[in-house]
Amino acid sequence: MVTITIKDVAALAGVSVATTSRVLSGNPATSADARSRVHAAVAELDYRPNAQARALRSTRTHAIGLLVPDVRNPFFADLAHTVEQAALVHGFVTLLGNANERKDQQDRYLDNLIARRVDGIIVAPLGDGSGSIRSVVGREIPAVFIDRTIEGIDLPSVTTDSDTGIREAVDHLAALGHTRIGYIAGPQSTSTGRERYASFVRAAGDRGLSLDPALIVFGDFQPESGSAAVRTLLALTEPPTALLVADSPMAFGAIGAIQKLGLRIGTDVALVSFDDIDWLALLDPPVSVIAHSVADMGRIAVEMLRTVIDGGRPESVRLPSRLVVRASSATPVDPSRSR
Amino acid sequence: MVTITIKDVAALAGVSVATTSRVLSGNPATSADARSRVHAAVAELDYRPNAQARALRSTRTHAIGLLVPDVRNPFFADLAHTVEQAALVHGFVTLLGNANERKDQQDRYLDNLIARRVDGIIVAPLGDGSGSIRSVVGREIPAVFIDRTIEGIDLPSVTTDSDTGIREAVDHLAALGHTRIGYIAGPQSTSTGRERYASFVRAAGDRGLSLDPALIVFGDFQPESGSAAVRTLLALTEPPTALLVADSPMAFGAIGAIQKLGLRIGTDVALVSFDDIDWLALLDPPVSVIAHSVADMGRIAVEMLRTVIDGGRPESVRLPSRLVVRASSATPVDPSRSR
DNA sequence: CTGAAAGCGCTTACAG
DNA sequence: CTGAAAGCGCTTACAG
Repeated sequence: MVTITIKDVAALAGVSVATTSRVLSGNPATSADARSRVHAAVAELDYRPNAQARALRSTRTHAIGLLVPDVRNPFFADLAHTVEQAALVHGFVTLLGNANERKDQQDRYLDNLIARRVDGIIVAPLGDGSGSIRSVVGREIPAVFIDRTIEGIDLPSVTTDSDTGIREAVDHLAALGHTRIGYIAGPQSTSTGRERYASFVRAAGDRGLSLDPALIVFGDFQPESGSAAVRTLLALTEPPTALLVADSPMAFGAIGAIQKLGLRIGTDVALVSFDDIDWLALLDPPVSVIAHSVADMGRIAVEMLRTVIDGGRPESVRLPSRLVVRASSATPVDPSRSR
Repeated sequence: MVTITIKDVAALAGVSVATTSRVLSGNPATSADARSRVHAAVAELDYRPNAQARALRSTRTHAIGLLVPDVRNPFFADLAHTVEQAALVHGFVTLLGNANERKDQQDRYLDNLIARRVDGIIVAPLGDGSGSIRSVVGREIPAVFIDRTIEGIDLPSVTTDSDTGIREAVDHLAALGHTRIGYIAGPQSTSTGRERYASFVRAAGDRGLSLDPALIVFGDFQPESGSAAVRTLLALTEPPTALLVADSPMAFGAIGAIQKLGLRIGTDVALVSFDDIDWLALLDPPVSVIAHSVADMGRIAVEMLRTVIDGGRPESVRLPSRLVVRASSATPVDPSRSR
């Protein structure tokens, strides 16, 4: 590798390293002559300051870390995109890490972000409050939670209030005559998995729907668990007539499994998925979803992190969720079938 | 932020900074006593070495950069996942950048990766050979191209040979009686956009199919351009009976537009998309695709980059593509409609 | 096996 | 406005 340092630039420009550094950092205490000579030398050598060395002195890296549990989940891919674009506006470059829904990988990326001394971290966490997340808090590294939180870890967060959307979905399904709704839950090791589950139980209870434990299957937010859940639920003696799925990858698996059974969503079994992922609207029939705003979430997280970096203490934000009805849940229950 | 340095550890352990550093780096020239005392101090202080300072001396960061044009494109989200997992196995952490299909953002991330002195860069580039990619080559920073290349920039690459898959698709459509195939092309500023376009023209010409220029619309690899292309193509006096789309985001837009026109893929208009994206198989009818292996591509890119980092000069690799026929292109052309 | 010292590439008071 | 010097947090020959 060819290495060009500030010394090379200084030598070519015929000024000291100190002056070169001042020109480079826009320090006004420089002469026009020095400026032009340094800039010429920089251009000629294609000089790039070593960010490591710079950060070592100035303790600012102008980088933030974003840790998502699964880049292949379109919700998090979208989130990565919005966070990154919002950060760029404020001069931060985003280092994206993918925990792959695994605690050890999350810790590994967290360690790495700490070691790289990013200016702040936005994390959609998994697991409990053990491991490296504790170090982040202990070192008072600016950090905010996005989408998910960890109980007992006191960090500002921007999350979705699942209650409204899930209640709307349950009410909607109940109005169509569904009394047995199957719920494909997310992992209870995640805050979103727990919250959505609690929202469902509460809403179904309030509506007087069946709370038969067999109607609830716990998945891991990944497609295969959605397929498995469908196979389990539809094999029940009294199968559910509607399904509520806690995220889109599991919905993907669930829909595939339903098709494989020769059944059709909407008519044979109603289906509503959390997360308003674009291709869900393209299916036939289009899938009803509980939508929440990825764009708001990303933008707000970046704002909050900037506040923390500047020494502030922002309030946590809860974003609303709401039901978007499509054909996958528009058919009333056939009275001859139910019961 | 709380800052703990190697000095704090050394002081607590009662040894010198040099010894502490040796223990930390696994240097065998250390006593068992020193090791245990240092490890105890590290644990007690939750010490994390400053990666910046470390890299400044050792010129190895154990980080690689991966620059993709669009994280929201499932193909690149999958690619990010496989690259990152493969890199992790070899002890590299992956810094993911998203160029958002924009040259200025690509340059910005590239500059940042250079400044951070990553050990190597894997990039799916866009644009010509100007800008920061030239600096990467000029500094001899280990780098490989993935999926896309740039003409005139001599870097090892792992790409897909579009010829085989597109030829199979064209032959398949021709065998069903299609003579006018509409082609929704990718941007000609990308190598994949150009290659797939050339493959199509060659295959269609060889089969004696119409090469009416009106049948070819250039998109930008994003959904909206797919929709626009469909509106243009299906409004022709002699519309195509089949569509070949150069990537899945455009296919997404195209399918949405077709549905909005009240038409059905497969029966009203055949459709084949490049990229084997999971939800394309879930649509009704399932969409035929030209598949290529994301897993192989990611794994090979990491292998190649490791070779370059170790001073080698790996051969570029071309991966095959092949047609996967599904119902969106299984219906023969209705003779009463064609012509 | 261990420590003192130099140095990686920068920035920033301190003098002038 | 400019330069010499110290120092950021590490690693690594160099002596011992």
